[in-house]
Amino acid sequence: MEKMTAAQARQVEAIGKHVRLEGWLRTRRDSKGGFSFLELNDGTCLGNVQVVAPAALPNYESEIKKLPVGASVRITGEVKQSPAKGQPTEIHADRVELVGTADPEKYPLQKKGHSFEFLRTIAHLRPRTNTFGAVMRVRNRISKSIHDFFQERGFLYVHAPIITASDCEGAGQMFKVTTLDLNKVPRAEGAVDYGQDFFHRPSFLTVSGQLEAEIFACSLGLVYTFGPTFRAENSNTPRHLAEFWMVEPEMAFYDLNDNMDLAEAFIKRLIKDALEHQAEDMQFFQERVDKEIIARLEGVLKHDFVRLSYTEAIEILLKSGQQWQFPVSWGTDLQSEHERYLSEQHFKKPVILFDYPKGIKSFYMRLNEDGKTVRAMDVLVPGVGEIIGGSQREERLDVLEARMKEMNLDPEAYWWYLDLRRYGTVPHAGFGLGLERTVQFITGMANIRDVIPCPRTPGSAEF
RNA sequence: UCCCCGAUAGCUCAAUGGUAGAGCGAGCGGCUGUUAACCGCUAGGUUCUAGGUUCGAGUCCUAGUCGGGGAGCCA
Repeated sequence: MEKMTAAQARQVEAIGKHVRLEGWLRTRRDSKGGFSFLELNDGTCLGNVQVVAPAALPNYESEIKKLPVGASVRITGEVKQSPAKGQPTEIHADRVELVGTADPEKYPLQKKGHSFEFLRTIAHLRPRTNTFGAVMRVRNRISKSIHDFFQERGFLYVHAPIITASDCEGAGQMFKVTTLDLNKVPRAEGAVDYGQDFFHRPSFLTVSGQLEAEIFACSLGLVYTFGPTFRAENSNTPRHLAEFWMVEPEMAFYDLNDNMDLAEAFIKRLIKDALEHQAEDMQFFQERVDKEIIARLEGVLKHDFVRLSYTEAIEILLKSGQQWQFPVSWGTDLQSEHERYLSEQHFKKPVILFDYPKGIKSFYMRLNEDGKTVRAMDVLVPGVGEIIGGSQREERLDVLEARMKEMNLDPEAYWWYLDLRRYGTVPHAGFGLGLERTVQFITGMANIRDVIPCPRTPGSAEF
């Protein structure tokens, strides 16, 4: 006898085999015809396996007829073609074993649909629902495609550190890492004496692996990082998490155009793989979550992304005739309403904005000849907004140092980063893609807290 | 952090300042190669918390907690 997954048992190729299946009961329907229908799910696919349990089984009256939703069971039986609509195959059980019961008076998951808000309060049980199973399978597929995409192109996977001592990477508030006793913080001359802390200096959870990725791009060529990222910002939106996963490719001898080409090919690959390999899950999102998701994604695959300079974008926004809550003017950052207008209304597809005013971007972005703009790029997608932020990096030592002074950064603190420009500097570029925002974009899930196993948001870290 | 909205049965929601209800779920019974099955019956409530107004508060007021949406920050 062969152990089989639900995904395998639902294929017609399995017909005729005697198999063992293990999983959780989604529902039970008893028939007076002398059997019960059990629907088994083991997470390997969206659909359930229908099990026909005949009344002749020795534990039929004592156990099978009482099996509650949520119970874990082990089934053995023969896979047969199903005579009824709804499933290609079914298991005719010769043995049904209750592994662990679930008190129906207390088990929170019901056969009916639940709100995502409620499911968030039982995040330990929500992967047992159709939606979260599908989210997790698509998330897994996207993760695999990320590696496939880069590995096929010869990129090295670099493991950037989680703990960092760079306290001003320019990406917002950081979580502090310390082993000091917070009840008795050592002090020297009034200030906290970090000399006594674990690293003998202040340290933090990373907000980006970019600076470290640059080290390896400037020695090994094409690299990417893929790992957790932490932002201690008090952000309360459906698009922000305090802990999220980010992919950061970094490429030597790439300019901004190469960077944009790569970003576009990358996003398209993730979409293509999800549609192709998670078709059943994607169909589910189409039916239950977002009626237009598949058409939208197929549209993204078909067309080139719009590439628009910041300056051109400002012109479009000024000429749009729209009433803006925030005024549009050259030199200020675009507001959500502006970005949404561009990708959702004006172009109705992904837009790559580039060449932003230097005043609103980070110190490491390459200065253009005009002296006013930098080689930055943001990829905006309908529904989610910014999904990628990146740039060509400033490889000229003197320009970089001047920029740092302009922004009141201490070049000494970045001595090793500057060394990369001091010795054998090369033009290079890279970007960061938010994994969860990508999962949102591909599944149509509205809230980022519903596309990560255990969401971390201000005031919330229960699971 | 700011603005807006919300919190009533296990879940989703209703209830003019005057006896707290429905659907689904659950339990029991019926029916059926069933498909979010169907039909009947039953149980199920500190109306988020603490104050206040009122003869009387689920309903009005104040504060707080939690949740959602929008904004900012960004991925």
